[in-house]
Amino acid sequence: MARAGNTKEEILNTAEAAVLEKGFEATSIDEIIADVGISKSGFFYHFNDKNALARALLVRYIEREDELFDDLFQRASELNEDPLHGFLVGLKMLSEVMEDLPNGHPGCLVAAYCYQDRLFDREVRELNTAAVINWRNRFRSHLDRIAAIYPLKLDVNLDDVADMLSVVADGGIILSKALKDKTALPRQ
Amino acid sequence: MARAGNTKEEILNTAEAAVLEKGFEATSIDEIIADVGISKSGFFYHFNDKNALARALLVRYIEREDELFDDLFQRASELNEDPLHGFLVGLKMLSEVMEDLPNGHPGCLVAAYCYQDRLFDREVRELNTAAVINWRNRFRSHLDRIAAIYPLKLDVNLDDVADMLSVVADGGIILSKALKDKTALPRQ
DNA sequence: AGGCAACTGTACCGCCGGTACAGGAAATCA
DNA sequence: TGATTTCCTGTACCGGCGGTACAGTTGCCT
Repeated sequence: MARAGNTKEEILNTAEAAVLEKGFEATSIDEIIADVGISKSGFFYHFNDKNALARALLVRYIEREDELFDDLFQRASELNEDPLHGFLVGLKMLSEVMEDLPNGHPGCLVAAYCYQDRLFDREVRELNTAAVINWRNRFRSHLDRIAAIYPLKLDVNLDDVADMLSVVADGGIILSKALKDKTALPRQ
Repeated sequence: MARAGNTKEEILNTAEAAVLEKGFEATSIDEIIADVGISKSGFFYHFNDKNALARALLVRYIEREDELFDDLFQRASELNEDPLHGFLVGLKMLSEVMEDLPNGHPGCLVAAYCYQDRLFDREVRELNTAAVINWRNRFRSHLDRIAAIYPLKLDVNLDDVADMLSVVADGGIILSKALKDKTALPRQ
């Protein structure tokens, strides 16, 4: 081999940072390969086209986020018998993780892809939709366990409540970016 | 004149629809001029470059949104003496307006530009930041009037509460787009 | 009649995504 | 050891896009 075996990872790392900073379309392949130090042919060896890069980025991003969420809420529920308390502690930990990020949240790829929808093929868009539904189900299962103990005072759809957590997260990221104020997200 | 005097408006209308549908970068000038029925030179007569188009789109979008908000909340407060009630009615009206849109909310240009930040020059980015602060001040002034009557039970920053309304709106738009479910936004 | 605003038409440039294809260094297998 | 496979490099090329340059045209306004 001419290079170490982690070229693909390096491409993904470089590309992810660039995409979150300035958008997918604005990130050129020439620029990525210059940063990584490979040739254009080398890039197209790993990814058939730019869409394949988008897909790989999204898959990796969703996997990592799933891991983070699993880890956080599992630790939170181990420390608390009560599911409501455990869930709230998990949310608190999540907001602390976001606060610790040195430059604010790097941005949500899922949201970013929403605003550049037509650039991507069906598979990428379906992955994106599935990720949002996955968040809903995750939060929903927590809410179900809470609702089993604490009867609801209001007539609300628990799916909507679950979605609201995604909404606050994504909206908060936009707010932070627009205001260039990294404290805006955790405060929400 | 070779054309009616509203060419610039036609360009903006065509461009806005295209940008909200597939993103700014993915909207080509060739495509816009084909839709409008003008030449490339004609386009560059009105806009020095694509950034000028972005700026004009954003300015117009913010102006229209301001008008809508002014109108809604003024009508709501005229119908209600109590500022809290008036504000809530205004929010309800806003959610109804969003519900009435045939294809879901077309998307928030401000949020869209956030995710394609680096494509634009300083002036466009500053316009964007100013728009978010403007929303905050608008909501804040309502909240101040409410707080003067109803003392706060919790120790919260009213700016944060005001921002939260933007957050819910922007996050809701993303949710609707990702789920392709136009009822998601008004429900939030 | 002259001037200006609002264009058209043509030709051209460099960047970018993408294709094609030949070849080369290193690891792996027979 | 030689063959194959993996992981690339180098070169050449294509069409689309943003953008420039600039000469010419059309129609209203004075």
